[in-house]
Order: sequence, then C-alpha cells, then structure tokens
Amino acid sequence: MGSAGGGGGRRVGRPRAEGRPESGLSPRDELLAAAAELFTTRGYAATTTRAVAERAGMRQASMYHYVSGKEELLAELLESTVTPSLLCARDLLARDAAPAEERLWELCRADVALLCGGPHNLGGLYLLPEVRAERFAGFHAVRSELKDAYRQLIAATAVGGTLAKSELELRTDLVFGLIEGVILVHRSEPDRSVSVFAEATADAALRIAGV
Amino acid sequence: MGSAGGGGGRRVGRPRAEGRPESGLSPRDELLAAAAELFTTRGYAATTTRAVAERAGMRQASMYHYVSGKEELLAELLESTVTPSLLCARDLLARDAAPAEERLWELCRADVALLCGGPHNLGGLYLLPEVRAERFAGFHAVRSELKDAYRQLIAATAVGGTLAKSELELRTDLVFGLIEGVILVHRSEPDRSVSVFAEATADAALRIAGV
DNA sequence: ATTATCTATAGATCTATAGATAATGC
DNA sequence: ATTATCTATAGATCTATAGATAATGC
Repeated sequence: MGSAGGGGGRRVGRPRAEGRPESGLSPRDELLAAAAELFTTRGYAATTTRAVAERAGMRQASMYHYVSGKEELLAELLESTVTPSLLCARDLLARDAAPAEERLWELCRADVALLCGGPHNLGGLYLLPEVRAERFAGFHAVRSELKDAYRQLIAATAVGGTLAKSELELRTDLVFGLIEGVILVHRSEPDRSVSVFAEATADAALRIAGV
Repeated sequence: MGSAGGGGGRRVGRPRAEGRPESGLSPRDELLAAAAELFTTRGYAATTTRAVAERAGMRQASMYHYVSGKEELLAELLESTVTPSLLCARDLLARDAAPAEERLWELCRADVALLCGGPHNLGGLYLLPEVRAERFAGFHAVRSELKDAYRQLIAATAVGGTLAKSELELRTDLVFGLIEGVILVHRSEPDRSVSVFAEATADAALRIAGV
C-alpha cells in the first residue's frame, strides 16, 4: 500500500500552515482538482499559481514541489479528459459484430456523459484559447484520434458507405460540433440531467449523420 | 461628412511615432479590430493592452484616449457579434406568413454565416471564460433574446406545437448547441466554405428539431 | 486653445527560485 | 538524512495616470 492519498497518518516534512484538506486526494491530485475548477470557471490565463495552490491548501511556492507550473496542470487535465472517451471509442470500433449505428449512438452518449459528468465542467477546458498552443500537441493528437473514430463509425453505417469523401467529412464535423457544442449548453444550463441529455444528444447526432 | 475615418488629410494632434495604419478605420475601430484578432486567438486575459494598442499602430498609453480599457473592448465586440443575428431573428419572427420551418432554417443559416464569416473568428469570443462575468450582462441579455427566438420558431412549426414544454426546451438547447458548436468546428477547420457549411448546419438543425 | 499623441513611471501584480524550518526515519 | 513545507524576494511583467510635446485651428 502506498501512502500517496489520505491525510490521516503521520507525515514526513514540515506541516502545512493551514493543515491539509480532507479530500483524501494526494497533494498533486488536489492541485489538479483545484486547477480544473479554476481553469474552467475563470480561464487559464486569469488563474494565478497562487489561486491554484491556495485552493489546494498549500502556499504558492509549495506547488512547485509537485508540478513544474500551470502548463503542466493544463496538459494533464486535457489529456485525462479525452482518454476515457478514446478508450471507449477504440472498444466500440473493435466490436464489429454490432451495427455501426448502435455503436455510433453509444459513442456519442458516452462522450457527452463524460464531458458533462464529473464535478467541474471539464469539457470546458477544450474551449480555452490557450489550448491551441503547440505545448498541447499531445492533447490534439488524442482528440484527433477520437474524431477519426467518429468518422469511421459514420462511414461504417449503411448510409455512410454511400457518401462521397467530402460529404463524410462534413457530417463528421457536424456530429463532432454537436458533441462539443453540448459543452456550451452544459455551461449555461448546468442543472439538466446529464444522462437524459446525453441520450438526447446521441439521438440528435444520429439524425445529423443521417443514419 | 465626419472625419473619423481615413488617414489621408491633415490631422490635429501630435503625430504617431510609427505613422497611422492604412486600414482606413478610425482609431477606435482599429483598436476593436486588433482586440478581435488577439482576443480570439490568444484569449482575453492573455492579451495585454500593449499588444492591442501596438497592433492598432499606437503606443500603449494612447489607447486610453479612446477606450477605458480591455473590458470595454470586449463588451463592445460581444454585442456587435450578436446584434446582427438578433435583428435577423426579429425580422423572421415578424414574417408570420412564411412557414416556421423555413424561417427556422434561415435563422440557423444566417446565424452560422455571421458567426463564421468576418475576418476573425468572432464567434470564438463566446467561448472565452471571462464572458460569464457580470460585466457582460448586456451581452447575455441579447444572446438570451436570440435563444428565445429559436425557441419560438421551433414551437411554431407543425411538430413543435405538439411538444411538451420540457421537450421544447431540450430541442432548443440542442439546436442552439449545434449552432455554437459550429464555432469550434470553424476554429479547427477554418478553410471550409462558410456558405456551404452554414446551409449544411441549417439542414442539420432542422433534423435535430425534428421538423 | 485644442487635440492626439508621446515618454516616463508608480503601484500592483505574478512566477519561480533560494534558503530556512519542522516534521519523520534510521 | 530526507522530506514537505514554509517565508522572503528578485525580476519581470502589466495597467493606468501624470505630464510633456507636436500638430492644427482661430
């Protein structure tokens, strides 16, 4: 058993000025959680290292014991947001016994549920303008692999097989746009039931794809 | 004839260190254009007053002769982005001789064309996290009036009349989400033909609305 | 005299490092 | 001895104001 989590036992090192938070998370995860909340609500550039550290219950300088700076936090949050959807997509692509229409529906549903589930609106991180920077190429690579899975599933449907390449691109973009647009809806209407919304979005996505 | 625009004639005041730009815009409009580009690409918080002023061809301090600061620039850009769509929506709502389906289609098409047209990706301003601040309540009011126009048009369709209130809300959110999601698509694929994309999005919106 | 600009800068940050300190571990 | 934290701060910003300057207008 590691002792990364928990705050109970005796701990090495100088004690914190304000004591450790009760979350049960490791300090690094506390920083990530704090950054998630602040980045999604205030934005990345507007969030200071002091704000992140203090929300995680430590002083500004102590943050550097765990991460190299804000960029590392954003990079890690971004990748952790796509990875589950991508695993789901790979899984569905491999299940070629099931009809492509059903698998596409399930991918949409799961993706929306993951984007809008969770304590903070993590999907909102995609919207940050800073995300386009070269520094986050890793995120873009996984995101692009996910989009490719959407394209393959659309192409594998009965209707999809008949589409010209440019038409397939267009429908993929529209479906992907709907899924990402949902982040904005969720941002302005956070009280909607996520599961109902995820299913309705999946229905809508199939209608857009025309399948 | 005012002399707000142009850079040709003799001008009062100390000359600029680097001369005036050729754009033919008034200094205030140059600042707005500079801010539009920088805010949409780098983000609001990450853009300094110096960057805006210098792109407009003046020194940082001179900006304060025309605007009170960054906030004013963002507020004005935001409102100028929704206003044309809102005028279009009011117009379409009043035309009650035409079928609601056609008017909804046209609103979607025009909204996408406006969001994605223009030199910079102005629609991208909606995505900035800072936009939620109280300071931009004026923008939210017009945006919300626009969303209401979508709702009314959906409700006025043959199918729309039969929907329960919560179902109408859901479809409105999905349609609105698609339109805003298009901003994200346009951000990652800026080379698509805007008019083709706007029509395809309007088609997709009608399918989502189920009309 | 009025105007549009400039230069210079005070005051307020914010980041990242240096070095001290207070725990446990051996 | 090792570790996790702290305090303090240098250096680099960034905003907004004060006051000077170089045009035109009368």
